[in-house]
Amino acid sequence: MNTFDPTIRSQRTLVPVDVSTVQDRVYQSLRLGLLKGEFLPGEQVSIRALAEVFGTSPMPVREAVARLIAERAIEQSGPRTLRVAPYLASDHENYIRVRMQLEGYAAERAASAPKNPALTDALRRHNDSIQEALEVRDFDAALAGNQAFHFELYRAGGYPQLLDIISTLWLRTGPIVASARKDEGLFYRIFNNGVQIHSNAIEAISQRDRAAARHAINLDIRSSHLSIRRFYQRASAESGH
Amino acid sequence: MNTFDPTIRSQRTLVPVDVSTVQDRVYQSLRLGLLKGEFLPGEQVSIRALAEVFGTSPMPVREAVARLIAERAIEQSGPRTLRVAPYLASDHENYIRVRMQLEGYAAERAASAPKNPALTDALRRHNDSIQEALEVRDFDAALAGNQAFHFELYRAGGYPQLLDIISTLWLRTGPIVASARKDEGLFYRIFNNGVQIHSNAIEAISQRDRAAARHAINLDIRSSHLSIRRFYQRASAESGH
DNA sequence: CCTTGAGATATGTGATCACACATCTCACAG
DNA sequence: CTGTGAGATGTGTGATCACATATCTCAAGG
Repeated sequence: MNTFDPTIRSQRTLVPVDVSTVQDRVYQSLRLGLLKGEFLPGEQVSIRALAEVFGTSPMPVREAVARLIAERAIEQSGPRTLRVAPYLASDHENYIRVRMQLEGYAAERAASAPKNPALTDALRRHNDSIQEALEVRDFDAALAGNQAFHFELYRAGGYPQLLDIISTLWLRTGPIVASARKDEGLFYRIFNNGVQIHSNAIEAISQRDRAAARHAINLDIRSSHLSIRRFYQRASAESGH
Repeated sequence: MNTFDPTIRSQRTLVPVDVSTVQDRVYQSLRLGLLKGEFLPGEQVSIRALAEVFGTSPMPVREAVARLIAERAIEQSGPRTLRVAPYLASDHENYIRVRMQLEGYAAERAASAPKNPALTDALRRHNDSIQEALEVRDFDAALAGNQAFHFELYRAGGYPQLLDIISTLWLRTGPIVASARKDEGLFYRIFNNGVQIHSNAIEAISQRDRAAARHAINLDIRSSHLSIRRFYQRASAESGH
């Protein structure tokens, strides 16, 4: 019997093999870790240590880190030292301004597209998941839900290139937002407030109101930014005495 | 005599040594080459070949290329092949839209800043250099002058983070714009038109007219984009028969 | 108890080697 | 003249080693 007989090919369960490289998988893993807040702003990272965690040689990690350096998610803080981008008040404020421009624009685009019930349903689902996560104090899930909501929205309105740029901005501000988990009350208020604002955004999109959509997203970004800035001001004041 | 006597320190001519790494210099060199149009869109690149040109081992080039891949200036077109990002009509159109958002915003910011004669002088100087370069058909110089004009403007209005993002967008569209040199007539018209628009932008900034500044920059971006799109349409039509 | 300095440790950087594999070259058979 | 296939060449990828040096440890001296 010829096992390669094409007439029985439908019986096969062969699936495309994974051709991705090790460095790609390391890169994606680090990226996700940064977005999930598994790294603190300013935290020092070591190529060899990461390689051990991933069970690879340092080589693929070096390449992945080189990419993250280009995206300003990791920076060289000294001659031979790497760290996650730290929180710097003025820098972060600037990133927030750029995010408002780009994400507001993406929201506008999503709102001006033809009505899409599947989109608004998905957005509502993501928003509900944030709410539910907050109630059981599952902050990881709340963070993930928030990210899913925003990216669903931007994917709808934006072209891939816009989404791509926004995602690198999230990569830079991700560890900073995630670090607010250290103050559970603050974190709860930020995202509880966000849920309300997201509802407004969904409403604006379902009504194809571009200005309202942009306004809602910008409010979401700015208000969480202000809370986080206060958080860091208080943190630095406490460590100052 | 104590050579470290601080009272004679002013006699020293010591200067900070260059602590940059090889991979940094390779990265900057490749970046500049891409912006100057020394690579064609879609052109295949080889790590080993570049290493030979730079006179280094392949190692630093690998890291530099990894960064450029993260910036989408270089892409992996196959299992073991790298190339400069090629021209794709729809992708390029999307980048142009994002550029209009960001660079228009930066122009607005520059126009709303306090009057700055040094800035308008510098802009005028850059614009004149484009004009002069066009007259002697020095297209490299025209390209450099155009880049200097835009970046001077964005540096004035934008914060470093905004400039940074814009520069990565130029990195992606750079080889495409530069490739228009192959049609000298087209290239001349694009930049001659640009000089006029730049004058309008300078006027808008000196009058602190935000809307006019944004409009001028957006017109500059869009009109050169349309010309380049026609150029590629014609090129693909010619190669098609 | 505090300061200092030498040794140990850990770091990124660069070079070199091994490997799997895609592509190209070119002689040979049809 | 055309198509084919084997060998040669070149590719990115990953691992390993060597090196200079920043940082940390901890004991000796003040």
